[in-house]
Amino acid sequence: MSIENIVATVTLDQQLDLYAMERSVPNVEYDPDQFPGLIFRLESPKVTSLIFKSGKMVVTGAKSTEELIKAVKRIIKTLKKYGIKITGKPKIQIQNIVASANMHVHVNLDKAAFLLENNMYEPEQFPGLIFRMDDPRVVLLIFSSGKMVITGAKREEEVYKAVKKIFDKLNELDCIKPIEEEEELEI
Amino acid sequence: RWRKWQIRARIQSSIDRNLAQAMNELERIGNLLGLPKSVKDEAALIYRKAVEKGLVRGRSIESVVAASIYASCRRIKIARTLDEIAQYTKANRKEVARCYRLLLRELNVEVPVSDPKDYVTRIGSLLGLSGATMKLAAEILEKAKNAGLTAGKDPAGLAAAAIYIAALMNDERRTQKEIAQVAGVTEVTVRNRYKELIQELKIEIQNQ
DNA sequence: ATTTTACTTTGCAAAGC
DNA sequence: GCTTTAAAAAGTAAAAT
Repeated sequence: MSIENIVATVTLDQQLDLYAMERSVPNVEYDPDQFPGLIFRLESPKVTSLIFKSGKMVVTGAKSTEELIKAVKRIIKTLKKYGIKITGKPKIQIQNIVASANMHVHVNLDKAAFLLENNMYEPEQFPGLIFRMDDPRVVLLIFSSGKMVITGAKREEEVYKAVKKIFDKLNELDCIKPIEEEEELEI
Repeated sequence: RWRKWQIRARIQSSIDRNLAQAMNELERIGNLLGLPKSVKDEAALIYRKAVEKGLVRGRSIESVVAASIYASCRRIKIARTLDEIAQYTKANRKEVARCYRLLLRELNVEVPVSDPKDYVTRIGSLLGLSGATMKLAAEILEKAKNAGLTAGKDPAGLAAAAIYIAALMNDERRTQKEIAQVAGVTEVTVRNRYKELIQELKIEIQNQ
């Protein structure tokens, strides 16, 4: 199981002059007619930040909480380096965690679509079965390969719980079949 | 008391006006698609439920009508793609698809998972193929399903490939291009599904 | 005819139209 | 509702080679 993307909001309790930032900070995109936020891309950790004049920002692309915190520190350090005055410490809130996982089994999506509640399986529109779980409140995209995407979580713990729960549930409903040729891993 | 009656009457007349307009749209699109009365009636029932639950607010009547028609086709197993239905509306496929998903989530409309076999009849008759060939295509699809080859794949593409194979075997050969065209998928998709089917099901085709 | 690039689906925040 | 950002899954599509 691996976390693929974390979306977080950062609150700096101060107003920001985005026009001034566009002039002094290199490699930023700001087109208020297109979108009210200024786009700032950090190379390492590789994240993208949307900065608003209210002093709030959205940081996307981090693959772990540690990476997210490091990225926020570096973004603020970079802004300060180019003369943007920032006071106080940022409040970071994780809003969404996107993860992927592999159950290493084959899933019978037709059967799962019949037996699971709150699911949608429309292969003409998307190859995965969409399952909305109530607890933890997340959405899973389940593929016949046994791989899946988990989204909507606010804590890593919810991701682990959801993966365990869906595996047990699919197992109970007899929608899972082992993959006979567990190939690969050549040297 | 009067207030309550007035509010109810006002809401009812608003629903009636909406329904009247929707039924015209339904009739128009349904006829352009050449749908039987049963499908139009079913779609009308679904649309009525949607209006009564207030699902049409903020959405165009036309796109909800199109979504109702699609849901009805799926229930009655009349193979029609979202694109075919959306082409007669001002809304695009994406908007009709989102309305359709809304109907699935908010109404108690049971729609079975689409079966590639439902596309065989339509594609086969559009190409003027024999019943035997369509039957063979359906058998190929049944084997494919049992072999776990159909999960997540576009049923129209699977049906197109099965028909291509069945037609070859029965000496009624059609090109991948013409099959792809009536199935509403690309030649590449027909080719990919075809390769997978003959390989995994070990189908041998003698006719060149 | 293959490869690359791009779009489909899901979740979420930000400010403004 | 829309706009913008990010990322995965597997399928399909369109454009490039």
